[in-house]
Amino acid sequence: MAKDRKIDAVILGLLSHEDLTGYEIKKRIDGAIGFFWKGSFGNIYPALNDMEKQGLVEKSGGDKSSGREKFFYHITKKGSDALNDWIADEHAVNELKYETLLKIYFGGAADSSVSVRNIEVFEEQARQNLSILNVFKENLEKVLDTGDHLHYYLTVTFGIETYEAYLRWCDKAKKILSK
Amino acid sequence: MAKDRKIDAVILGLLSHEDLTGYEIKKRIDGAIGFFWKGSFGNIYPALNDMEKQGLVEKSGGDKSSGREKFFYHITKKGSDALNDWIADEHAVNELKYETLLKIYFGGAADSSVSVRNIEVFEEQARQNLSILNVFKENLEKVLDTGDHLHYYLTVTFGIETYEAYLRWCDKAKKILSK
DNA sequence: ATCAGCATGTAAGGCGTTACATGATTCA
DNA sequence: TGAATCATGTAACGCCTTACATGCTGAT
Repeated sequence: MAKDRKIDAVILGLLSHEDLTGYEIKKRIDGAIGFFWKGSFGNIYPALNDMEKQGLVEKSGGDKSSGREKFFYHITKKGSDALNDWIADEHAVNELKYETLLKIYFGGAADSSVSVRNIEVFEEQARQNLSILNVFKENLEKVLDTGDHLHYYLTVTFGIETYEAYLRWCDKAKKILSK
Repeated sequence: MAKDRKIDAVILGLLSHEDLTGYEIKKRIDGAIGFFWKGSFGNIYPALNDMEKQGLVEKSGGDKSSGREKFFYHITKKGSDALNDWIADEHAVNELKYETLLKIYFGGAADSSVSVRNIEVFEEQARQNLSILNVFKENLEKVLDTGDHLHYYLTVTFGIETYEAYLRWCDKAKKILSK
């Protein structure tokens, strides 16, 4: 795996369950992982290429049976080992970059209605994300005992817990600013 | 301001209160802003240079009175306008990238004690950040009525609310994994 | 003497986003 | 016919991190 390119670990993690195409990997990332990690085609395809050269994944012969030719990737023993090493490594980079908080922090220069508006936009996003995560949660609760669903469930509950905290803060912050 | 370089806005925001050197700007960012934004010298100095060329800030003659020569930056009318435009722009990029959640998500492959350990490391960080923020909060509560302290206070309470949510989640998640 | 803190800046390298290029199939 | 979805990939550009280079002052 490239030193700082965490997309490698994401791909390996997804491939540890099933063979996937680059396109499908993108879809998976946009799903339940989406609220704490992002990926793009310009990111994923080069990573798959590099990792194939390193022997972490194997590329299938092209499947032309429908639509454009597609290639499935399969994780190797070496890839699986690299994935496990990464999971077991305690060091993790957790980064929060919230432009909204920056706008609030420097919002003293403007009218407080501007900050209230910024909070409202943030609140609306949190509300939407929360409702998506609640659907995930309900579906996962039905199958918690099988496969890795328990782990997926934990990340979903993390999201729910934090978005609910955001909404509580939005409420309070708006009240304080409106005084 | 450069299109996607948000450090420009941070610098402008800080300079809107007082003239600062690049070194001091770094210090300010590492302080109360640190938990939702980062900056580095390799980031800040080039930004100051660009912004001077654009007329958003002015560079003072070097002050050699103590230690190495230093340069204070002052925000211009144009810089102040750019800052206000940015604050009033509803569009904001809020990005969360948590490698810990990635490790939890893919943790099904490993023993659950590995996930528990990952959570413990995360928990310890949250606890530390929370205690720092609580100190900020106490200090800010004494001066809430003056200057922009109210806005600083709001970002601090955001941090406290979310780190408390993290800790609650850590507790629950560890219990679920230990079953 | 030496280490920490103050202070400015550059350079290399890595990573990611966005847009672009290409092309097939399905459905309205 | 045109739009949407499936599908792969490249290229340009921008931004950030890290390491490096330099040098003063004050405390131990």
